[in-house]
Amino acid sequence: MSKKEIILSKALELFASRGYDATSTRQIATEAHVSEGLIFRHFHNKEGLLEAVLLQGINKATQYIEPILEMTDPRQIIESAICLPTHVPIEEHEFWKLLYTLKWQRANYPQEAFDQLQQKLTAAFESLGFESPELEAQLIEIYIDGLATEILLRGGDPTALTQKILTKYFKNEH
Amino acid sequence: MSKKEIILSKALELFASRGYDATSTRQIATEAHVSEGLIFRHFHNKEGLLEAVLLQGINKATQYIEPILEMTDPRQIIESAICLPTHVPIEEHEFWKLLYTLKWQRANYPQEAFDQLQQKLTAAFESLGFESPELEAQLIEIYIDGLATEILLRGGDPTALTQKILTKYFKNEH
DNA sequence: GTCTATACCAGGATAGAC
DNA sequence: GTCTATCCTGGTATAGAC
Repeated sequence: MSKKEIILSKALELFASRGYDATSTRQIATEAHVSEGLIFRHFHNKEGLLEAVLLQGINKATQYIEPILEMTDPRQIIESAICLPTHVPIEEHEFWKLLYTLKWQRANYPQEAFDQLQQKLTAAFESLGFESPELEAQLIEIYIDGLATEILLRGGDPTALTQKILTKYFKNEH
Repeated sequence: MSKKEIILSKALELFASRGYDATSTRQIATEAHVSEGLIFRHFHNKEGLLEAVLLQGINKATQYIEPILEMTDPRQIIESAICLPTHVPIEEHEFWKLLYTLKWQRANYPQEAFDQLQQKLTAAFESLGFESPELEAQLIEIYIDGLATEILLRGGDPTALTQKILTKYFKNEH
């Protein structure tokens, strides 16, 4: 791992656990065993470091959503979307916590990937003949956020809740 | 309004719009037309000021939930809970934004009122004969959060979504 | 209760050597 | 690419007079 990568991973870790504002570049440098100046050489300023951290995470996140975008069976699309939160490995939890925090405190947080998922879901509900596909897709997004909150914030086991939600859509099959 | 109250209301306004960390006591003092020292006389430190701001807001929030806690008709309880977010007046939006932000970045954020609502909802679902009342109550909480997000973050009109959710529970009546 | 003045430190950021 | 040293600002907080 290059020093640049070490900085990036330590920054993610600290931003996620303490928050962006509460984390100083000093701290990051110390924990990464790197001089503070190096951070600014590589990322220009603190904001730039945050953006790099986000970009890195977003790429990982897109990999979850991409497979769904390629599916054709509407039921499989909906089910996969709902189950999305349960497939996030523990080592990525901190990153997602950071993302949800930023969602509430920064206007321009990245969410293109989710918009694509939203469209895919709308199409899926449409092809299943639902009355208001956009609203149904929006509801799925709400379920995803709710499950994510349960996992990331309360550290709870989401399987029971996930099952419950699934039965709302696939009553006779599960 | 006493100077203490002016400080409190300005602090709420600034914490909510810019965030807690990003707001300096300097700024609060200036905008409240008050010396900075006075803030620390009244609230000991910045953290104490935040707590006072929260306490004030929580009291207001409890007033929304209390009427529901006194209801007896289970259907009315569920419906009222779902409609909760639509009844928050615009001038309180900033406060709720602050609360949702803190939910993600502070461990001990106040939520007793919501826990009470949760219990009331569980009892309501139980009396209606639902299979897993706890999970159903948790789902309502997720809906509330989802609707709040729609209103506070995207500034969207939640009525269509609220109606959609209501039909999930009261299909034949609406 | 309130203000003025001030201490003091930590934050982000830069310069320059290697 | 990396480190050392340093700057400067602005942040929280206190002391003491009124």
